[in-house]
Amino acid sequence: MSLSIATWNINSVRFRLDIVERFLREAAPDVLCLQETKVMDDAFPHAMFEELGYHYRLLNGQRMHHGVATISKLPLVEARKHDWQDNGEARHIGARLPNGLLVENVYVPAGGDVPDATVNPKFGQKLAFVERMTRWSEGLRDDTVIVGDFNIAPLECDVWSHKALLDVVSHTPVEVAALDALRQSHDWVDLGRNFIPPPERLYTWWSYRAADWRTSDRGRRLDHIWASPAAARAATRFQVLEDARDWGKPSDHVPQIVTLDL
DNA sequence: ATGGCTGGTAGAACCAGA
Repeated sequence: MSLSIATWNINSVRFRLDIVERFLREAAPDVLCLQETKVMDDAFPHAMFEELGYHYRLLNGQRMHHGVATISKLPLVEARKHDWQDNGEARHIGARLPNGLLVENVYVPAGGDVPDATVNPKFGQKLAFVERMTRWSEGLRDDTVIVGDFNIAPLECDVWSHKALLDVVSHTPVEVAALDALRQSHDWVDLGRNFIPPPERLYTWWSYRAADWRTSDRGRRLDHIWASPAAARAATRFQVLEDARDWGKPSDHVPQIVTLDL
């Protein structure tokens, strides 16, 4: 059985509902994990998903910011929400598919501007969030795919300039070390880098501020698809849809899709 | 030349993203 799972930081699912529909019609993943939905659960735009056959939807939204949603053609059971900052922010939803696979959808905090927790508490909160995820991940016994906007670009070839970004939140050594500890905690396999190994450039986000994102290409790989070792061995295809950065009024992130033969 | 932009919300000389 072939199963495809996509992840996309959409930066408001209501504002960009037309390009979400385009993506679902063209790529037709079985499961779509969205981050930054920016909508309360009672205002979620269900109709389009329902029309396209995505009858199973798990929401963890909040007012104004953040918010995640997992949307599926297949039933989703055992929904759970973790709040790794313990501050009420909506940054995770997980569920199990009928074949037993867990799908965890995560939106790691951005971490503010200054990479110093003593002057920027958001940076410390980001590191604490990843550390608490690591404790959770150490105890996972299930076969799992974990996807989302991790807001950390770990490798030199995950950013347009390693040297220029060493002091920029998302690529600092302390964040990269925290993400590596998380990866090791469950022997997670970084599927993006399994399919597109270093030193090849691989980005999933380009700033809105560039005059021409494609020409300047100052991207970062902030979004990730990781899998437990057994699930990773079932992965047959991995795609980053860079072209979606130009769709309509685009998100600053682009979708990724993995296909598993289970 | 990492902010030059963006959406949500209020009605901002804002907040947050990254």
